[in-house]
Amino acid sequence: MLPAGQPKFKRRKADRPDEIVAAAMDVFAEKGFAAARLDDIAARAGVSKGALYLYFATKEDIFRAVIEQGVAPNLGRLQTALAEHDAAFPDLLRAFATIVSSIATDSPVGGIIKMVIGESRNFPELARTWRERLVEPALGVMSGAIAAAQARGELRAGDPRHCAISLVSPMLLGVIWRETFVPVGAEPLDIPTLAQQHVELWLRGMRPDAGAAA
Amino acid sequence: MLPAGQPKFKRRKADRPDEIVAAAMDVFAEKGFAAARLDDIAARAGVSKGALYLYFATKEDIFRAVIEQGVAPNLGRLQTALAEHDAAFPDLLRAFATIVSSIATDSPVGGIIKMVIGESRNFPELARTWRERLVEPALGVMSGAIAAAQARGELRAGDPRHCAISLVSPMLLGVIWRETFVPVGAEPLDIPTLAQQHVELWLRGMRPDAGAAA
DNA sequence: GTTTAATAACTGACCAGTCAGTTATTTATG
DNA sequence: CATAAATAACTGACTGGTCAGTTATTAAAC
Repeated sequence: MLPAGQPKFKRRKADRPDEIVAAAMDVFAEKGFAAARLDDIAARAGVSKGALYLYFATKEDIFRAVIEQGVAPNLGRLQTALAEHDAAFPDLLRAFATIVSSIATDSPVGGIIKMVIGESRNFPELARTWRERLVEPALGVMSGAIAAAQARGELRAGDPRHCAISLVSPMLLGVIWRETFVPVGAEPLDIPTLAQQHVELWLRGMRPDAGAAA
Repeated sequence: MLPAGQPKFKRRKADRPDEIVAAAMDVFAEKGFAAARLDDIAARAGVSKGALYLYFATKEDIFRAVIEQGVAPNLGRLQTALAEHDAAFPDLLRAFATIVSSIATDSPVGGIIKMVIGESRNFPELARTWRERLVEPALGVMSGAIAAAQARGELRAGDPRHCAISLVSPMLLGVIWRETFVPVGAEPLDIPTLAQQHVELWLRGMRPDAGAAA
């Protein structure tokens, strides 16, 4: 009856928040916001439910923290990727596709995207945050680069924003596919291959006519 | 106090189910499954909560009916669209894009897609149904048509499934954009224009090399 | 007057959030 | 070094509200 050796908990104030957010990420990604129980999150974080409230005021706050934490690292990687700006446009794009597919493949963005989409009406601020901090910057950088390449005559005309969407949408769809249909028996998409094939298609489709003047 | 003329309700057994599903579609699309209250659905359908249970056994059944009803009409329209198969491939594709964007623009698929994505883990059968009855048939028809065109030498080589995804993903993303970011202040995407521009890009990107033999 | 669509008051399960108490850890004291 | 007093991280049983689903009752329809 008496706990022989091990103590029944450790005091680890510094590590708890991150551990809780990580556990919450898993549970939220699996169940969605409403169906996720705080008891589950606590259990997965190796902590009691009460302890959650030592670090977060409400369930919504935990959710916010999860979504927030999903923004920063990806934004960082994208910016880093696009900082190496000196490559020729096609090669830049190929590198970009590689990075996006690696993010898509081995980070939990998938689950987060799902939640941002699914809970956008219930948590408008989250959709706003995600758009302002991740989607718009990324789209902005990309359409900027596209517009510049168009100005240099490397790409043909066309609304740069639409072009950027044409470019990234298959990768995003691949992530959504993995989250939605693969758990239900669908063949996984080979996102890196898909991305590569699509980038080449896009580059050919955006190549200016041979005879056109710059 | 006494209801002078009008009766307090009408008995309309035949019409109720559709009205309930329509009301539920709105509420589910706005709130998601868990956050949607049956009282709200009932109120919007002009009926008491108890009446829902005359036609559906559980909340999940209502949800299933909503998602089911989202499948059929779209499947129908797509099949009809692709039945007119005699046009040349590029024109067929342009017509297809027009139809897809009109579906995207003025049908409630957006809300349904959101729910299928968001609740796929909690309702695996729904994701399965959607995939089996809508996504796979559509993808199948499209990649079949693409493969045929490739065999005829009208399109260059490349995994037909990936090609099909490259083709439709911007439209899908447009719908998701509208559902997720527009309610939060984002500029709406012009889906028809996006679709048109993308189809042309895709056709150019898939055009075989001029010198290549058939 | 019989049938049954429809209502509205009700029940019970579930779960976010609370808090009184417990235990690990730190700090003061001999 | 002990060891006792103080602190704060942590626990888990409890509660209050919400809401899916039930049921006793009413009233429309024929």
